[in-house]
Amino acid sequence: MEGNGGNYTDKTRVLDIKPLRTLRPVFPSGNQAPPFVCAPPFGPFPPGFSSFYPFSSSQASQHTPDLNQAQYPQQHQQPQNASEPSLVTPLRSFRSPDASNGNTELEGSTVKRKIPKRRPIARPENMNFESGINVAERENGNRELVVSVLMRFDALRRRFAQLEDAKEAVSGIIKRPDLKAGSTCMGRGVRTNTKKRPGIVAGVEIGDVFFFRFEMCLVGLHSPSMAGIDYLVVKGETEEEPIATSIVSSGYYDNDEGNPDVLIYTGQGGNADKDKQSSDQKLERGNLALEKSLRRNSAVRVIRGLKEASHNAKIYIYDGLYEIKESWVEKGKSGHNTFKYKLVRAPGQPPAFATWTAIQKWKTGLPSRQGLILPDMTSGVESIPVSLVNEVDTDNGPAYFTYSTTVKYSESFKLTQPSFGCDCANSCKPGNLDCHCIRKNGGDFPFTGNGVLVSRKPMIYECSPSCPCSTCKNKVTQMGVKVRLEVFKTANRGWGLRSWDAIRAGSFICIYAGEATDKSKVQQTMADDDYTFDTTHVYNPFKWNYEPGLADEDASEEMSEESEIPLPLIISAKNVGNIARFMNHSCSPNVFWQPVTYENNSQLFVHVAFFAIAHIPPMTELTYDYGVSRPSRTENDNPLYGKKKCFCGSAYCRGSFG
DNA sequence: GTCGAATCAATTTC
DNA sequence: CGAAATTGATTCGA
Repeated sequence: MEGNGGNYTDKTRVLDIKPLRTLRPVFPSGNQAPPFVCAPPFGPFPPGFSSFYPFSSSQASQHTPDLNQAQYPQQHQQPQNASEPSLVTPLRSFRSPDASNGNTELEGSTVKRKIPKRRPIARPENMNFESGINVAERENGNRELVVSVLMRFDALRRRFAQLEDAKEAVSGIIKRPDLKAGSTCMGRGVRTNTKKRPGIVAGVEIGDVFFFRFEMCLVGLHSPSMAGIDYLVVKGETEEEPIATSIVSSGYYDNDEGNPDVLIYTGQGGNADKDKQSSDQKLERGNLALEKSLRRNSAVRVIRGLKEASHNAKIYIYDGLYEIKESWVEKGKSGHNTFKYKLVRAPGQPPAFATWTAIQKWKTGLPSRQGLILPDMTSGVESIPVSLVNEVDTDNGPAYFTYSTTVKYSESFKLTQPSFGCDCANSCKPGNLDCHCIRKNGGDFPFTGNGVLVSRKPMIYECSPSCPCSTCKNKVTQMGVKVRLEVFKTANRGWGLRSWDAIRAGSFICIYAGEATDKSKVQQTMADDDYTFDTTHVYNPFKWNYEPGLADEDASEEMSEESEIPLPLIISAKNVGNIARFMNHSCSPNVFWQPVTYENNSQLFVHVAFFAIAHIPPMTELTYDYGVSRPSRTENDNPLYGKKKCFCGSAYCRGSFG
C-alpha cells in the first residue's frame, strides 16, 4: 500500500458499525431449498444462459495475443508508436472523498435503522449550510476536494432533476438541473481552485471525465460556464495582457485528422445570434489570450468535448497540457474570418483523449483490440458484448463458468405474500402519487429521465414485468447491461472489469448474478470462495445522496442510505454468474451496490444492483467495497479487518477485505 | 424508434 | 453593470 496508506487508524471514521439485518419480512423463512437450477456446461441453455468456455472457442485462437507482446507498457512508458498509444493503464486512479476535509460525512453509524432525525425545514432564512471548505481550500484544491465537490454537485443535480421531473411538464420550458445545482454550489462555496492559473490544477487528473460544463467550473479546471476559452490577465513587460489557461473543444469544429495529440482550435466570437449577423472574429478576449500564450510559449489545458454516439451523451475529457504552435486566420463556414490555433499535446502525459479515440476504433472491430481473447464472452446473452482481454500475461481466460444474466433463487426465497404493482398505463409518471410503485419508493421516482439513480436507499422498488406500464422508466436494472464492458487480466489481482464507455455517476452497471442462498442454511466454508457476494458483510459507510441543506425545498428528512437486506443473502457466482463476478474489491471504490426489488411471476426477490459512485473514465477498473465478514473480527481488531490481503493500492487502503 | 437540426432560457466572468 | 460566450434538454422534421 502506497503513501499514507497506514493512516487508517482513525477509528472515528469506521466505528459504530451495526449489523445490516433488519426484520422486514420480505423473505419467508421456511422450506428446505431444492437443488439449484443449473445449466449443463454445453447447453441447451435456458433463456438468459450461455456457455462460457474460452478455450473451446474458435475465436479464441484467432485473437490469442502474441506472447512476445504480452508485456504491455506501464504508466508513463512511451507508446509503441504515435497512433497506438499505451492504453492499458487506467486513465486515472479514483479516490473517494476523505473525511479530513470535514465536508464529507463518515460520521455516524453505518446502518441507521430508525432515521427520522428532525432537521429544521430548509427555508432560506434558517438555512445555515456550511460548505466545509475554507478560504485556502477554495483557492487551491487537492484531489479529495475535487472529488468531493463533484460528488456534491451531482447529487444535488440528480435531486433537482428528480424534483423537476415530478412537476407537470410545461411545454417550451427547458429544465436545467445542472445550472441550478451549479449555481447553488457556487453560491454556497462548494467549489475549489478558484485561484486561476495556467498549467496543472491541483486535484484534477488527466483523463478525468465530466458530463457538465459546470463541473469544470466548480473544480477550477475551466471557469467560464459557457465560453470555450478561459484566460487570465497578467502583468506583461509594459502592460497587462491576457494569457489563456484552458480551452474546451466542443468537437464541432475540430479536425484531428487521426492524430489525437493535435488540435486545431477555432477562436471565439463572430457567430450569428438571434438579432446579430455572423461577422469576422476579433483579436480580443480569448482570441487575444491564445495569441499571447503562443508568443509566451505558455501551455494551455485542453478539455476535449466528445459526443458518444452510443450513449447519446456529450462528455468532456481533460486531456492535459498542450502548446500552441501556430495561429492563422481562415474563412469560416459563414464566409467570415475566424482565428485558428494549432495546439500540440505536451509529451510524457498519460493518454486520455487518445484512449477514447482508440476505443471508438475497437467498437468498429477493425482492427480488433490488442490482447483480445473473445469479442463477447457472454455469447450474445447480454445485449451488449463483453470483451475478454489479456494484455499482461499468457492466461487464456478465467476458469469455466456458466454465464447467466439473472439470479437463481432457491425455493426458500419465494415470497408468500402477494406483491402489488401499479396500474399506470404506458408509463409511470414521476410525481404521480397514485402510482403504487412510486409510493413504495417514498413518493420519489428513483431514477432521472435518462436512467440515473438519484439516491441510495435501503431498497429501490422497480415496476415489475407484470405492471401495465410497458415503457416505464422505473425498470432500469431489469433491462440489462447498457455500458460496453470488458473483462481484463489485471497485473496482480486476477481478472477485473472495466468499461469502454465513460460512465456517469449513478448509472446502472449490472446486477450480481449467481445462485442465491440464505446464509443461515449454508456451511460457512461454502460462502468463502472468491465469487461470493455477501450482504452480511460489514461495509464502510459513505455518503452519496444530496445534502438537504443544499437543496432549496423542504428537505427536512434525511434519508438512510444504507441497505436493509431482510435476510442474510449470499450469492455464489462460482458456477453461474455474470460480469459482476469479475469486479474486484477496492477500499476506495468507484461502484456501490444497492438492493432493488420487483415482482416477477408473483414472486418478490431482492436483487443486488451496482451503480457508479462518480463519473468513471473509460478503461478505469470498476471496483466495489467487498466489506469484511463478521466472524473475522475480534474486539481488539480494526472492525474492518478482513481475511484477504488487499492490493487495491488506494491511499486509504484498509489492508484487507473479505 | 432514430438521428440531426432547430429551439429556448439559462450563468459566470470580465 | 451589461455584454459575451454557448450549453443541454427538448421538440421537430425527415
